[in-house]
Amino acid sequence: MATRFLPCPELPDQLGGGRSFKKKHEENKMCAFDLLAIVAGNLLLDKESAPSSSNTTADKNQCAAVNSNVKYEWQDEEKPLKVEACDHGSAARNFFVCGPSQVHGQGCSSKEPLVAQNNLNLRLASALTKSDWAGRSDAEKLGNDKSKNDMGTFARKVEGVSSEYREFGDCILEVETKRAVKDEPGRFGMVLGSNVANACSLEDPVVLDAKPPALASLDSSAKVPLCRNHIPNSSYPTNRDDVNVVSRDDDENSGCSHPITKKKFFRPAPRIGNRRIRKIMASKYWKVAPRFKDGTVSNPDGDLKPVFRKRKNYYRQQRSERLYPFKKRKHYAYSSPSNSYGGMSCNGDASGSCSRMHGVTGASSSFVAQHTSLQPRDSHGMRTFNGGASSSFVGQRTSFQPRDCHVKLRIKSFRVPELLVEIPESSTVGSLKRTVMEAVTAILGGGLRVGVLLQGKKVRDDNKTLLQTGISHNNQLDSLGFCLEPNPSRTPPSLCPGDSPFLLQCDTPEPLSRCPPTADVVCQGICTGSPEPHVNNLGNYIESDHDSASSPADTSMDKSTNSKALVAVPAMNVEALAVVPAHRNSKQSEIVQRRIRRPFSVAEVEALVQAVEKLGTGRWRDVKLRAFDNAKHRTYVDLKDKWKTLVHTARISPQQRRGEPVPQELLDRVLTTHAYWSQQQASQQLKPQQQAETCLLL
DNA sequence: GTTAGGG
DNA sequence: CCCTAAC
Repeated sequence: MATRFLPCPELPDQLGGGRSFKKKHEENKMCAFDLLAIVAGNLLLDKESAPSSSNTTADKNQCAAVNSNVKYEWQDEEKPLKVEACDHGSAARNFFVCGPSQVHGQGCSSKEPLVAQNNLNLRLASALTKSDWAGRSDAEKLGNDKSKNDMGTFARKVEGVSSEYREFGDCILEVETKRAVKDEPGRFGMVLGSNVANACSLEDPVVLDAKPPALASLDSSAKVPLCRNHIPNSSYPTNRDDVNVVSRDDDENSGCSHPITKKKFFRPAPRIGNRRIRKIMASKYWKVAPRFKDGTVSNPDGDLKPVFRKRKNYYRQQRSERLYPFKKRKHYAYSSPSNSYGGMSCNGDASGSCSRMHGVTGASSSFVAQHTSLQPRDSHGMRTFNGGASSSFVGQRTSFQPRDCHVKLRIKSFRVPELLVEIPESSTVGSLKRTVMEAVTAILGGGLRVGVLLQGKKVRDDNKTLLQTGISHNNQLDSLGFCLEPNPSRTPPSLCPGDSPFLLQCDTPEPLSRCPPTADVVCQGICTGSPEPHVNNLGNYIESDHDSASSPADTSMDKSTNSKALVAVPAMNVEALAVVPAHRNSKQSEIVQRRIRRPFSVAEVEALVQAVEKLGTGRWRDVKLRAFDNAKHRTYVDLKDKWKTLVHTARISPQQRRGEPVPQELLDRVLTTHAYWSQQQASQQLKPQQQAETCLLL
C-alpha cells in the first residue's frame, strides 16, 4: 500500500515553476495538480485583483474559447495559463466557478469507461502562508523524513488520502489526492484561503479539520478538545464570521473534541461584505492516472474517465458522458464534499442530553452564523463517512432519555443550488469571475430556503415534530438530509426554475474532511457555444464533437506520466468515498442542466439518412454506431429524435421549416425511407399474426 | 440498455 | 432535447 509520491512537475511560471503552463500543455505534461494550481492561481489572482484595483492580471487575461465550447484560455502575457471550461462531456474538463470567491471545479473526460482504480481525486486541501508553513513542525508538515521545508516533496498519506504540499506563489498549497471509488466519484473540495497575511491563530477552529500528517489517524488519543465555544469572529483579526467548528470525530465523548491536535492554517479568505469567502474547487472527477508506476495505470489511451458510472458498454458511455457536468450532479449531489461544515455538536455530556442544536453559540455557531448571515447557501450534507457508513449527521441521541430528547445532528455542509451562467466567450476571465460573483451573490441573497429530507423524501410538513417524522431515531439520522431550495418568492433569476431540492451533499470521508468550513459553493456550469460538427462523409463517419476530440488537457493529464505532481493512492478503502447515501433519489437531487442545443448539420442529416436507409428505423443504436460513432454528443436517442423531426420536416411545407434548410433531396429520401421501413415494420408485425392465424386454422 | 413516443 | 414507459 505504499503510496508512491512522484515528484511534481514544475509549476507554471506564475506558480513559481519553471516551464510555463502552456509549454507543459503542449507537451501533454500537464497534470492534475497543475490544473489545480492553475485554478488556484486564478483564484489568487482574483483575490489580488479583486475589488478595487483594476488589476492588470485580470485584464490581461483573455478568454478564448476553442471550438466554442470547450476551452477557455486564460493568458497572461508572460504566463500562459489555461483552464478548460466546457459545457459537456466527452473529453473535457469542466470547471465550475462557484460560490463566493469559490471555485468549484471538476474535471472529467472520457472516451472509455472508467477504470475506477485509476481515478484519483484531487483536492486542494489548504493553503498556508509560507510563514505558517515554516512554523510547522516537520511532523506537522508531513511527518516524514523529507527535507524540512521542501514542499514539493513532502507528502503523506493518511487514510487513503495522499497529501502533498506545493509551493504556490506566496503560499503553500496542500493537495490531497484520493482514489475514486468505483462508480462513485470521490468528493473532494479544493479549498484555499485567500489571504496570505492572516493565518489562523492556533486556536482557529476553522482549520480543525486538518489532521496533521503525523497524527493522522483515527486514534483519538491525540485529540485535543477544542474550545467549543469558540467564537470565531471575536477571535481573529480577520473577522471570520463563518467559521465553522466541526467536531469531526464522531465519538461522543466530547462535544467538541477533535482528533486533531493541530490546526491547519488557512489563509484568511477574502471577504465579500462581511463574509469570509473560500475558494473551493472540487475536482472529484479528476482522474489522474498514469502517474503510478506500479500497478495502477490508466487506460492505454490515457483518457480521463468520469468516475461516476460503471462501464458497461461503450455505448452507454456515450450517452453518459455527454451528460457530464450536469447529469452527474443529478446522481451525486456532489460538490466539494465538505466545502463547509456547520457543526452542530452537543455539549458532549455523557448524560446524553445534548445541548440542543445550538443556534448561534459555541462551536456550532459556525453553522448557524454562517448560514444565517449568508442565507443558507450550500446544500448538501448528508455524507457518509467515518468508515464510510455514516452521514453528515453525526447526530444521534442517547437512547435512554425519558423525554424531550434532543436530536443531535451535524450538517457537514450545504450545497447551493446550481447556477447557470452564460457569458460570452470573448469575455475576460475577470468578467467571468464577476459574473459568477454576481450570480452567487444573487442566490445567496435570500433566494433560498431549507428543505428537509428523510430517507430521500422531502418532509414537507413543517408542523410535524421531529419525533413524529422519525428524525429522532438514530437510524433515521443517517438518512436525514437538508437541502437548499430556491425560495419561491425569491428565486434568483439565474437560478434554474424548478423546485428540485438540492440534495444534501455527501461529504468527504472522515480522513478527508479537512476542508475548512467554507462558505458554500454554488456551482455553475459554464455554458459555451456549440461547436459545429463536421462530417467526414467517408463512410458516413461523422467526426464531430470537438469535445471528445481529446482535449489537450485531457490527454496531457493522462499522458503526463512524466510529470510528477500527482500521487497515486493505492488501493484503499473505497467505501470511504462512497459518500452518496443509498437512499438518494436522483430525481430530486438537483436541477439538471439541459444539454446545449446542437442542431444537426446537413452532413449529419445526410449521414443519418444514409444509415437509416440501410438499417431502417428502430435500430437507433446501430445507426448511432454506424454513422455517429464518433459523435459523442449524438446519442441514439438524439438520432431517433432527429429522424422524427426530419420526417416531420419533410412533410411540412418549406415555408414552415426552420433552421438550416435541409436539401429537399434528403427530405425526399427521408420520406421514402420512412415509408419503406414503416411498411417493413408493419409487415413484420403481420407475420406473427398470420402465423398465429395459420395455427388457429390448423 | 434500447426503443418508442409524448412533451 | 428531455422524460418516461415498456421491453
